[in-house]
Amino acid sequence: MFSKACEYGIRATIYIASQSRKERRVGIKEIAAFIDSPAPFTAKILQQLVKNRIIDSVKGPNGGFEIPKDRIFQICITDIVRAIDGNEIFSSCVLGLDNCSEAMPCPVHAEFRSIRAELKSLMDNTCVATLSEDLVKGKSFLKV
Amino acid sequence: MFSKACEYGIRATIYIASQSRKERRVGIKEIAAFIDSPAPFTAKILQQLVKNRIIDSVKGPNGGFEIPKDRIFQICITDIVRAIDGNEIFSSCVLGLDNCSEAMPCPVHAEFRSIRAELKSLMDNTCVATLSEDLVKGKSFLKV
DNA sequence: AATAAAAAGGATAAAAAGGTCTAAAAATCT
DNA sequence: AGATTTTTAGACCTTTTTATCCTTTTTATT
Ligand code: FES
Ligand code: FES
Repeated sequence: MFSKACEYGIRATIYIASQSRKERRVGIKEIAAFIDSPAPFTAKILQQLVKNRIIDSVKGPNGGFEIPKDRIFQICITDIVRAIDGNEIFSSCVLGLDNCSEAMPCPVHAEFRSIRAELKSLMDNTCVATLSEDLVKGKSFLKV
Repeated sequence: MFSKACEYGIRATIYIASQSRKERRVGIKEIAAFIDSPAPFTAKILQQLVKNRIIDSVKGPNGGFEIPKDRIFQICITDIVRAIDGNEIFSSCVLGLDNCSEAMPCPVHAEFRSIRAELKSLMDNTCVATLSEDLVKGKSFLKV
């Protein structure tokens, strides 16, 4: 469904959010350890998220990654996925045709139409605040 | 969502089904041309489908690929996906955790639970007969 | 029996995804 | 100012996916 990079990106963002709620900035090593991902690769992905204004970074001692509190409520899964995997999952044909359209639909187009819309709406409406809340409460996990 | 191999596999199966309805056996070159896929790669994928008893193959002159008529109504998308991509899409964690379970759910587990069930049921209930019907009627397409 | 047509099998190549490493840049602290 | 900590940037490596090619096997036809 998502690329590995995107999976790590979502997990990292949720962890950063959970710590930003407590006014804690976190470094790449801590993030990678907590979400159980390869640190250098994860660093690359976080750079993309910084460029896309999903998360903020601060260099130097006591630096790290953080998300301003208000933005935690604004960032949805869609934003993260778009920043890393692009728009493909939402717009491209399930069977790999060059264009997905009502005019030249593939055989499964109609069948997948509503489920894709639901997926989109789910991802649009699920914000990082909600996701990090369960994590803080110990009701959800980011590794194993 | 699916691998390229799986996309080609589904498209090829639908085309073979559309021709088997007319008692026509089709060769790899014809299939690849019709679904606009690389022929040698598609041939490899069809071998997997033969091994998994999704389609039948006949060697020698006038040979090719076909699907017994009754089986056209039994094969669902799930069968093809399982044969090529395996069970991952149905059972593995959306965020890439080692196990997807209710006991140790990732932060998006609950959100994705119902949509994944819907996806599964959709794929279970969509048979190749239905998909090839639209194609025969010119209502759906397998390339461009 | 010989020939030709078609899939099956195996070896190889190219491209993309996934992952590592090191040096540079920026910021803080002493 | 210098040392230290941390992100950033880019080059590099490895594995997996995608794709090609050539040989072998099977089967129908002549
Ligand atoms: S054309 Fe295939 S999903 Fe729309
Ligand atoms: S644990 Fe992540 S989807 Fe179930």
